[in-house]
Amino acid sequence: MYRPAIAPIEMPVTERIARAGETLFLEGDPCDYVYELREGIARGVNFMASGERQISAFFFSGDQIGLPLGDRYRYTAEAVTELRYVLHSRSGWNEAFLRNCRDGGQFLQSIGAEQDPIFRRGIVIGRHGLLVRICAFLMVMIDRLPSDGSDFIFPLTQSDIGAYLATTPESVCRGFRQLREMGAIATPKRDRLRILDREMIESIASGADHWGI
Amino acid sequence: MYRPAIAPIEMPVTERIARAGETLFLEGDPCDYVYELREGIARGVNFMASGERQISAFFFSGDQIGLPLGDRYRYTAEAVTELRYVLHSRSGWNEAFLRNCRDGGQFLQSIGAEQDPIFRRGIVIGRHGLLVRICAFLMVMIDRLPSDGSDFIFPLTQSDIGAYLATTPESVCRGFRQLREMGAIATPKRDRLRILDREMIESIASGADHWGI
DNA sequence: CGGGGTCTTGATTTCATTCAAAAATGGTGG
DNA sequence: CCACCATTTTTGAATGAAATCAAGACCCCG
Repeated sequence: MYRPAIAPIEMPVTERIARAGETLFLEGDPCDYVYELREGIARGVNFMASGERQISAFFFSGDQIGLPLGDRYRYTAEAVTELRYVLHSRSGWNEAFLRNCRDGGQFLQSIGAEQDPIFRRGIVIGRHGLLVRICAFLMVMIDRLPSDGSDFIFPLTQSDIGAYLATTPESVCRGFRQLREMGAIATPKRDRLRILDREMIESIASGADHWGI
Repeated sequence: MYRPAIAPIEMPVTERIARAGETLFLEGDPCDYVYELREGIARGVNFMASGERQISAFFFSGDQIGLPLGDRYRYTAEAVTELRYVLHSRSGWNEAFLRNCRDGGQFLQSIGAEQDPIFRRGIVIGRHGLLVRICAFLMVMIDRLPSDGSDFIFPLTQSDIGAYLATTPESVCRGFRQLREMGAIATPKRDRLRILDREMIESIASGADHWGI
């Protein structure tokens, strides 16, 4: 489990805002800037030649995305919710990274923090069975989602969840319904998620055939 | 597209050998060593609690795997074929990395080289349709596979391919048969692969409905 | 109070999985 | 070189799960 941005980068920066749906950067563009998310949720999107759309990761407050591991961005980044973020120029980020390297031993963690959700999504969609995938997805999300008292703030459309899970919105809907009927979750509002039985979700995600006991 | 190990790390090292099937390191173990592959193919494996097995990436000669982006390995690494490799201690690797950072601007590429195949696998298995996934897989592999004149050396079992593609060995077999019947590939021996019609494979991988034209 | 997008639901179809068994392959030792 | 073994590949038939197609309900926005 990776924690976001263990080593915050100190620079003179101005905070920016992106509206829901806005694009931060495009897959294939040169990595000129690193985006440090301060508030909100972003998605990494990849478009196939056929028009299929995949979401390769969701990113949260504290994450740094668009790190120059290659010279081009590997995904398009879009705001899911309104987003507060700051830009770091590639050269500025490199310098800060180097400074940071010399000081602590933790200097690679911020890279792991971007790569980890991508890795985990690969594992999630490699699982067999719709419910398993949905529950594995929930387990990945709920320790990053902001919470509103008893509920998580869950502003993802079922289309986005489908694009993340490599399934259809209809199937996502049916999966959520089943979890609701099993008493595992509740969705009091469209953008709220309440976890009623975390153990059941974990158990399903772990692939157990019989839930309970 | 990432090239492996743009910045080879110079250190006093002794080359080691792993036999096919041997384990290099285990998921969850502390990242004490970086493994630099000199020859052969390795696989990154993840086991689910239920016993499912996923292959999250294949790695090739020139790749550095097990980089300390976190403090634990995220996958188990196993030799697919006999493997020549060298070990770098974490601290030694860190030092070399830092030295390397100061010199060139390319210093993050070796990290990208490990992350990229993982990322690409996520995209591949997010595609819809067996043939599409198989062809996307082939496109990812064939620019890393060693070649033997006209054929690629392709020592992967269909079980491994299935574990990579999140499908079954039987389905992999049927997919390959179909590609053979379409004249896209040939498999003269168990561990050889000949690409007869690369464009057809690309076209299928791109998601085109009608192949040809 | 519309109206567009999202969510929900049902009926049907399609595709991959499963199960089972035979054939092929590669390796081993006699 | 050949017989034998273990493993992998191949194939078929039946099953099952999710996609698709098509409508209707709901929600939030202006």
